[in-house]
Formats: sequence, C-alpha cells, structure tokens
Amino acid sequence: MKEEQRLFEIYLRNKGLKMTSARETVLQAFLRSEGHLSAEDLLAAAKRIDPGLGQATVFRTLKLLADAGLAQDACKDEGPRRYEHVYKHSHHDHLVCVGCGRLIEFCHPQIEKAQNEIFKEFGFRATGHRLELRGLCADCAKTFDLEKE
Amino acid sequence: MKEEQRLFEIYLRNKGLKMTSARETVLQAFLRSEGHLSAEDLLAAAKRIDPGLGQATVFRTLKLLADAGLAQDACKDEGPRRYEHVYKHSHHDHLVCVGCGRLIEFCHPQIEKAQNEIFKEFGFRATGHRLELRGLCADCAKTFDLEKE
DNA sequence: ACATTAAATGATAATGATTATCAATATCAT
DNA sequence: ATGATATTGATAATCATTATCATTTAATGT
Repeated sequence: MKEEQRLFEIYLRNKGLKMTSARETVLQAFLRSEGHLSAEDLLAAAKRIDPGLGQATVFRTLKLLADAGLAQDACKDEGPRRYEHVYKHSHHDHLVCVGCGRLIEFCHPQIEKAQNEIFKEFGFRATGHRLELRGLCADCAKTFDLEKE
Repeated sequence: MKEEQRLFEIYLRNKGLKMTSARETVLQAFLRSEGHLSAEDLLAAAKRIDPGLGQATVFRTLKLLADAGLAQDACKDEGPRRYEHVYKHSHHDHLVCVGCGRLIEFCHPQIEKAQNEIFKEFGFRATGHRLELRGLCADCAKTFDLEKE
C-alpha cells in the first residue's frame, strides 16, 4: 500500500510535479480496486472518498499513474480505455472470447522469455508488453457452428 | 484480389446482407491499401473511387470487414482505431518504441506455437491474436538516461 | 510562519471518433 | 417487375477525452 504511494511521490518529485490531495485520492481508489477499470470506474470509486473530485483530474492522474509505471492500459477494443495494476501484480496475458466476452488471464513463461529475446534482438529496453489471444470459447464455438447450418 | 471480394460476398449472403456498390468501393479501397489505416484514411481512399461515399458507410463496412475476417484492428493506444489486412497477409507482431513511436514488425514462430498451445489448453478456437511489445529503442534509451541526470 | 512561484483543480467548453436516426434509395428473391 | 427489407448519406447525438481558464493549492526559499 504505502510503497506505491512512495513510488508515486518520487515520480512526481523527479518530474517537478506536486503531490496533491486529489492525486492521493485517485491513487488510493486505484490501489483499492482490482481488475480492469476505466476512468469512469475510477472516478466513481474516488468520489466515494472525496465527492468533490473532478472528472478531469481522474483522467490526468490516470495518465500519470501509467507514466509512473503503476498502471498500464489493458487493451480492450470496445468502449473506454481501461487500466490495470502493474506494481506487485504478477504479469498476465489475456485470452478473450469474441463470442461472449469471457476473459481468461494466463501466464506462459516461455512466451515471456521469447519476448525478452526479441527486445534484445532489436536493442530495445523493455517497458511492457501486451498479449491478447482472441477466439471462441467452447460454448460459443458450438453455438456458432449451429448458426451456420 | 477477387478472392477477397468473393469471401466478402459469401459472408454477406450468409448473414442476409446485401452486396452494394458502396461496400464494394470500401472493399476495393481497403484491398489497395497497406499498413494500418483508420476509418478516416479509408474514407479518403474510398472517396477517390466514389466521391459521394458517406463517412458512416465506411465505419459500418469496416466493421463488417472485420467480422468477415478480412480486416482486424491493429491495437494502437492513441488516436482512432486502425485496421489492417488479415487475409493472405502473413501475421506479424509489433515492437513499438514508446519514445519515438518507431514501429518494428516481427514474427517469432516459437511464440506463435506457444499461443496455439494456450488456445488448446482452454478449449478455444483461435480467431486471432495480437502481441505488442513496448520499450525504448536504443536511441531513445540514450536520450532518456541523459534526461535523468 | 509567510510570500512567491508554478502547478493543480474543478467546471465547462471543445474536440475527435463513433454511433443512432431517418427519409430516400438500392438490392435481392420471387 | 414487384415487394420486402437492407442500405445509403446527411445529420444529429453520444461517448470518451482533452483544452481552457479563473481560482486554489502545494513546494520552495526567506
């Protein structure tokens, strides 16, 4: 809990930015949450702490959190952008059903390894990666086949 | 060239939709293009074929193309959604520099293989995947380190 | 503590991308 | 050709995000 706050403070200081109560509120709301959340979600959560909080501040702070490496956006094709935790949250990739939207999180060390090879190959310093597999889950595949006939 | 058109026609027929000249125009424009293109890009290209074409039609048709499996969206975090070719275009993954935006396309058979294992493991029928590695290219990493001091 | 300076805030307007509406038109099966 | 229905382009509407701006707030130096 406190560790992330410290990281955020350090990040802000290095950038010549200020730690404000509004930013603290947003950070708290973010840390208490789980899963993929949009700016709107986070605004709602943060307003439960400070009802006077402005919407724009959430957007702004969310960007800072991402830049600070505490949040990253979880690539979703529809709707608003969604963020997820990075710090002290084990990395996972996504398997999503294009039929029903079911989302499975998985982790495949071999893939992670291969990715690092690629970063090295192109002389990149890794900052993140995102792997999204899309397909039909067993149930939806069944339904889909029936529709075809 | 013609093959994609046939596929699209079949797709439309199966869905009870109609092949119209507007859709043909959009498809032609899409097939002639390369790379990642937004709805706006495609509208511009399609208008060179038929200046009277409406913007909404491009959005609508692009969705159909994606649904038909001819296009898929190339996940980009900023700006409008962008689509890329699927059919008869070899799959590639993306390595993007968060500093300068440089985009490298690569292909790593081992990763592809591992992905198929995951689909199998969860009983999914694969329809697509997207892998995006993000980092700093050598040049930007250098600049970045200097800034810190 | 206090003043100073620059950044941050919330409200609101503005933008950009996408989607909904709708009357007129075009397509397909018959 | 005819009729049923999908499609069109124009426009308005919506959704997410960003810009603007007067006021407030935090960090720094005294």
